[in-house]
Amino acid sequence: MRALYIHADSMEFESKKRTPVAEEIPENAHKGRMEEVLVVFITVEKDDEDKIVQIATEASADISDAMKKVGAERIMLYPYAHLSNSLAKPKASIGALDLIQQMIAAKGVEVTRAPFGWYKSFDIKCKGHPLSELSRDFKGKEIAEKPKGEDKYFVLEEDGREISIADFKNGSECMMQMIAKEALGKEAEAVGEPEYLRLCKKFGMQWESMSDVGHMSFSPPGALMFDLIADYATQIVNSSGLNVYNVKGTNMFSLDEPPVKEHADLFGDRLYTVDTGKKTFIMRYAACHQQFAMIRNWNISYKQMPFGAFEVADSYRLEQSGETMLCFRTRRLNMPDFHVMCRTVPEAQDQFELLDGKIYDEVEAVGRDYDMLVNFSSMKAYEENKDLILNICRKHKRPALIHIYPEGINYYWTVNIEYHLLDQMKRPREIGTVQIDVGNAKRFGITYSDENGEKQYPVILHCAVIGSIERWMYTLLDTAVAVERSGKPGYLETWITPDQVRIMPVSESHTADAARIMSELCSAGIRVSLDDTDATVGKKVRRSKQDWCSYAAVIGDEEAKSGKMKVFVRSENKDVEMTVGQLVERIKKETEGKPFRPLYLPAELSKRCDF
RNA sequence: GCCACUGUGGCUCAGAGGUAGAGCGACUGAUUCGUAAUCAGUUGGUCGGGGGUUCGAUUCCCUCCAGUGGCUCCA
Repeated sequence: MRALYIHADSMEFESKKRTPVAEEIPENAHKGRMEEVLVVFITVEKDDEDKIVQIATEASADISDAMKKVGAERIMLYPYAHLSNSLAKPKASIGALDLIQQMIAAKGVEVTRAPFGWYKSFDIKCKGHPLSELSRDFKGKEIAEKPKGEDKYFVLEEDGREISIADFKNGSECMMQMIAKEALGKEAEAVGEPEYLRLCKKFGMQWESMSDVGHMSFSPPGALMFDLIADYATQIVNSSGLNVYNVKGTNMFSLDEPPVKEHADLFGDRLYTVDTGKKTFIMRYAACHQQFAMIRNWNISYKQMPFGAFEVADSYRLEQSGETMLCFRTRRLNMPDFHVMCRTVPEAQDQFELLDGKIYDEVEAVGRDYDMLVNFSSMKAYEENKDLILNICRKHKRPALIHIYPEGINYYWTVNIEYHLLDQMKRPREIGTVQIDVGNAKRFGITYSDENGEKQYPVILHCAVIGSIERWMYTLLDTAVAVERSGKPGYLETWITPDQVRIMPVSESHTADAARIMSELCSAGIRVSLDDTDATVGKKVRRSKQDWCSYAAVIGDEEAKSGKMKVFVRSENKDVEMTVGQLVERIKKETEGKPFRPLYLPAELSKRCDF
């Protein structure tokens, strides 16, 4: 519902002519006049229809509040269709207006309402002080659906025992924190400003202040790292052994499409919408819509299954403003979203286990570890998938925290695992996830032909092996913070470090040598930067360390003569003597199998803007 | 969205009811240098936005915005 408040010396109206939606009113209600009045122009919108009471409550409270604030003495509600292009049905609108009037009157405030659905003339004298004109947009808090039962939490041990939360002791720190937070609702201890934010700044990842809350922008080093992670995410999936269909989609889908609308209703109230005036679109919150919209038109045989579809999808979730967290919770995120079409539930369970393995492989490869929060949409789903989860627990030699949702709510998934790591603030953070979806194939009309030529709905796995690009960045930065805390200089793996090698000529006379070495490294597919500023060697070294270059070498007479360089190796925090060839070999070896992209900014530091 | 704290040049921060201060950066000049800051000069700020109190507000009050933490939430 939209509203425009005007604090007026006087307001006078007269209804002239009926519109098709005019309400019947007594003769004496056609004219009205008030003085020292807060006039409230109101448009009730389509979205308000199913939450009239909440909207009216919210609006009447705000209107009364505004009246007090500006010092008005009475209120006039004035139906006004022109504040929105998505109008509620007349009946609903009149209902809302009447309700607001009653609620305000109940507070002992003088309030009138102009007739609805009439062409009216009016004469208003606005006071013109700063608060005399205000606009409002009331959304109406959704009334939370009363769960029919309780959330159940317990720990499932590898041997199949179910341990109550109270009796579970000696779990990993991550597990205990997860239990405290998820199951017991304990408040986390306050921490100061997290250290990874310093690294975000260093590599040029920040909130974009000219956009909405929760949108990030990436300066060249950050943009490079971002793209490398996206490349990597693509690579993981495409080397999973499954047949993968890489696709690209759009990010908005029409609510006029029943599957989109249905899926959106299940997702809840965090939808970002775009209104073009003609249609309302939801911004996708994952790659599901696009991939399902595409796959429903595919002719699929059981012989081609299972197979996966993949996209690094820009996704949108309207998180509350206070919930956003740089690189972790954003309103725009980039999800390497993988869906696997399976013939049957058992096949889906097999694939589920394989993906679970991938998820653990990746986190272990960066030296970190997950604990599992396993959600089930019902007790039945738990019973059907308990063996699957037990296998997974045994494989990882750890228990899992089980969460069973209240019965009777329609979820499209039956089981999902959230993989949490414990970050440097001692908070469990969900990174990877995998889930079994038994609802969307039917909803979107995705089918395959089975052995008998009959159409069947596939079971769909949803999986984000490394979470989102942003969250994986978070994981890498958090890991670097852990290294710093151990007393060593923080570093990133070479493949993702923006400046893999920094060459620092001692003076201008060494420019030619530096250029030769640079081109040798460049042609080997290594990112090299050159500190060609006229700073002193000390200054250049300092800068290379601040930039977290994986390798940094000073080039002077000695190097030119001997052909050997003393290279500072950041990950070891010491100088190592080597030739250019040995440096190339070393870097090639440690970046083997990882994506590569060239520098996103000039190699010469003298040409780099300060950003 | 709620509660608390914070918001001063590009960056890090100091300051105080009387019209802003340092270091770094940038720019200019000198220096051509051997492993975490070469020297000198110059530039640069509506003290987050709006309103109020006051002779006077960046400083006090209100409000809005943004950031951080916690809560709620996170299909």
